[in-house]
Amino acid sequence: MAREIAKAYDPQLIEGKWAEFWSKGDLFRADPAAPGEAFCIVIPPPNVTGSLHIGHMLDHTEIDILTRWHRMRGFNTLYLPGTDHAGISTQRVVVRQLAEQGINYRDLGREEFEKRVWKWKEESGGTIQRQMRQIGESCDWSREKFTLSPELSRVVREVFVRLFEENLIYRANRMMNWCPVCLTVLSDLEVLHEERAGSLWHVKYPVVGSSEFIVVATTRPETLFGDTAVAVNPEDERYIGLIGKKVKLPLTDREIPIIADAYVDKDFGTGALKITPAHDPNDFEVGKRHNLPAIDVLTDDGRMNSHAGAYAGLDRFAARKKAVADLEAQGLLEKIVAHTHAVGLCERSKTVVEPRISTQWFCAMKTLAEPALAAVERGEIQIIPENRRQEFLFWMRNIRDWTLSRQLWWGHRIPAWYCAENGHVTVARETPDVCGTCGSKNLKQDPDVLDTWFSSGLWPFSTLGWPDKTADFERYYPTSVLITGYDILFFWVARMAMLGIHFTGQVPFRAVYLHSLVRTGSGEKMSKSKGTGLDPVALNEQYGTDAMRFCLASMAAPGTDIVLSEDRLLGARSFANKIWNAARFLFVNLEKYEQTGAKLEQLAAPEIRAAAPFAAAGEIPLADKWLFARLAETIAAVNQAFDTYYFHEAAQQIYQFFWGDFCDWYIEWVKPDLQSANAERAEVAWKNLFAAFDAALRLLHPVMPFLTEELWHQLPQKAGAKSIALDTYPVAGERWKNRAALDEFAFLQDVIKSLREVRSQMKLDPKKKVQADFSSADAGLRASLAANLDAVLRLGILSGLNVTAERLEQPGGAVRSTARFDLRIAYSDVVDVTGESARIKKEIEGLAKAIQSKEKQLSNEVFRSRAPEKVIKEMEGTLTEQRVELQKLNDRLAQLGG
RNA sequence: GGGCGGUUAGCUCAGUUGGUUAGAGCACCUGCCUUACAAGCAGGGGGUCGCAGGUUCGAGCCCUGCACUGCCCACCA
Repeated sequence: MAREIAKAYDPQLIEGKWAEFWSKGDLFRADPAAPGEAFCIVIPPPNVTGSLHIGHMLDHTEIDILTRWHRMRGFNTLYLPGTDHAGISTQRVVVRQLAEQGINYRDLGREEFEKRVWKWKEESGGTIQRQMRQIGESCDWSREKFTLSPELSRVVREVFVRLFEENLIYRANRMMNWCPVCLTVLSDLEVLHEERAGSLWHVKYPVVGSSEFIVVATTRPETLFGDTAVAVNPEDERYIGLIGKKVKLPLTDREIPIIADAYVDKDFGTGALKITPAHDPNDFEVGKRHNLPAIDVLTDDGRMNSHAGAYAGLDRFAARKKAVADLEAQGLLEKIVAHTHAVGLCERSKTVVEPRISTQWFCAMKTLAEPALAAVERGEIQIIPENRRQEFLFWMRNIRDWTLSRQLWWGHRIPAWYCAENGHVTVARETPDVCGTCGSKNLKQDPDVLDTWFSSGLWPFSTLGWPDKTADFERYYPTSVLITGYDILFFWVARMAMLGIHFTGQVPFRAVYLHSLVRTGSGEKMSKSKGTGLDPVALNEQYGTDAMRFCLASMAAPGTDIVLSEDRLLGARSFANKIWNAARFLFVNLEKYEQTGAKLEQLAAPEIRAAAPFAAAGEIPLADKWLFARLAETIAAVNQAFDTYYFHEAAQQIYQFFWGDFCDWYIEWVKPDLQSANAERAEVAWKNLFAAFDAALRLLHPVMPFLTEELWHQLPQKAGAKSIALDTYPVAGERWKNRAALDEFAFLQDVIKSLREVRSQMKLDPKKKVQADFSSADAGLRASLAANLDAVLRLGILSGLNVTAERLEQPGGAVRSTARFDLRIAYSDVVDVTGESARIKKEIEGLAKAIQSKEKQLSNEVFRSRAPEKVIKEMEGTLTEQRVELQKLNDRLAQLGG
């Protein structure tokens, strides 16, 4: 095997290489016949607006991390990537593109329009999938093609018809939210509310047959053309005499009645309310009670229609200005009061939505919600984190009926047909020949399509072949986990839960992990349409995908949102670079070692790595014992972290191990051994080093797939081994665990750090080796130091170390003491008595405080009786040590004359 | 108007059942281009954990109130 390890870490090069490899697609393609535990994951797809969105980068990073982790631990994982909800986005893009060419999409005709949308979907879908591979996404996308396929349409119709037959789907005339840009109704969930500063216009309506006026307050004066009454509270004494009279509607010739309705709040505005049943939900209700006509004054695209007389054709906001001006000119505008109120905005277009009356299809939700609610309450569906669970429960308990129909041209057509003669409705799985009621052959299908979330809500079982009993369905349903952002908890997660349980009798997934959203610095949700998004592809190119993934993972603490920062990305990139350079060290040094006739195969073959750690002269070197013990600790912590979706904790653990332990201590420690004249020692050092490095790569692989893949291929692997992703995850075996080695190594680190600290404080020339004395009553420590003298001398930059049990005489030099040992660097130039005294005083201060608080607690009988034994014992142990340290510090201070 | 979260070092954030002197990265200061790595190495300074009470032997963590901030939900003109 030709070893090639570039001089510098280059993410572009590595990522390009392996993205292509993974795109061949056989790494994670689930095979139901394969051994291993089934583990099924559902994720949302990238937004089909042309490129990858940062939010999806997070979705896919987390899911890809888990998938690789599962796969390496022997689970047979199946992704179900994608939902159907990209439909509206797709349509919106095409509508916009057409508009730029001056074409109204509705003029194209339905068929032509659908063709264009399909074309775009295929093009952008390809782009997205290519981008997903570039970011390390390794899943099988074949099921994503299911979106809007005839197979899915079949399932959608099946579900619709069944719900209709169960009387859960119905058609009704209601006040709806209408988006004048998207030209469709919206469900309540698709309307965002935003506080806006507006005005409350007080308009004088002349009372017919008198010179009086009744003043109404309104935020939307342009709707007065649709007024069919003025309402007052029946108990409002100001207006009691006016009830039943008529007013002349300004700007028109119409006269409308003054009615009494308890809905009117006497204390708001003027206490008189204009009633516009066609354009306000409350007015609609009032109108029904009083049999008032509803006059729609708007066109579909938000302009005034013929009911607005001279205003016809004006945009609604222009009409508002004109109405105000005209009223003012006629002396009918009493005053204008500043008023902030919530306006409803279309989630997609951000246009102010208009309440309008129309006939739509609805789904009754109570029946569907109850079992889903119960499943979450009983824990059959686990929602993480906990506060999202509460949100889910609250929403489900207060659920409202779901508006299913949309006046769009893209999506699954509603399987309902109307006969021309009587308007009978026929709902059917297949296109019917005759009306189910009157037998008419003159049928027309409902032009509307279903909310995309309707088909998305079927995803976990529709993709597995339902309603047929397929092998996939048997094996993978219910799925194991759904990972997505909490912003679609209600849109998607709740609907999947309800529909899944209703149609399969089982929960669609056992766990839902809701991750944070990536926000901008100012707290906004990152969004392409708002222009606040970061482009993950560009960031990947800039910092490297591995760095990006590591950064996202390390920031993905559950419960709080993520603000991506340049600092963190740079830190992650540095980490990638660090790993690369550690690998470079191994291979560059190996070349030297190979001159002795050694072969990589004999040092790092898989079966050799599996048998590590090795012993030299009958004993495993301390540093090696320590490293494998640390590795075992880290593996356990990382597994635990992934298991509970603590991605940030896993990232942190790996970072600490790789950089702090492996690079800073272990490699530095064993450097001389690697070229040792002692052949056995050198060989063992190499074997252990490669074994540890290999395990560390596998440990890291889920988070940084490209880098680890590249480096893994530099090591000897079994014949035919394709990818590190198909290797095993390291196991924290008993052989590696070693408490004693951890403690002993920590002691040596303590000594070395003390030496370095003293040197630094004394401002010694870094190359100047000095003599030091070590004193401890503990024979074990002295023995350990003697056994590891070479490393301590080298890393502490000493010319010699005198180890003794005697108490140190304290003439010159600098001293560092712990409870267990004293260290002195003999160096005549130490003169900074003031500085040294100050440092010691400060340390004494801190230590005294700590001792005091412990003494106080330990002398408290209540504490002794109530605190756990372990806490007391540990505290006593530390107290003893700290007292010794304090004594030593005081002695030292006295000696310095402080 | 309801609900949820945040407030910890100069900055960005960890801190998982309350338990010894609260951590990381970046930034900063000091010294080093020590042939894996200056995207680095060694050392260092820096926080009364938003404010005020309370519970507890013990609180960054639990309770109450307040302030600031963000998000979600909500048909009051």
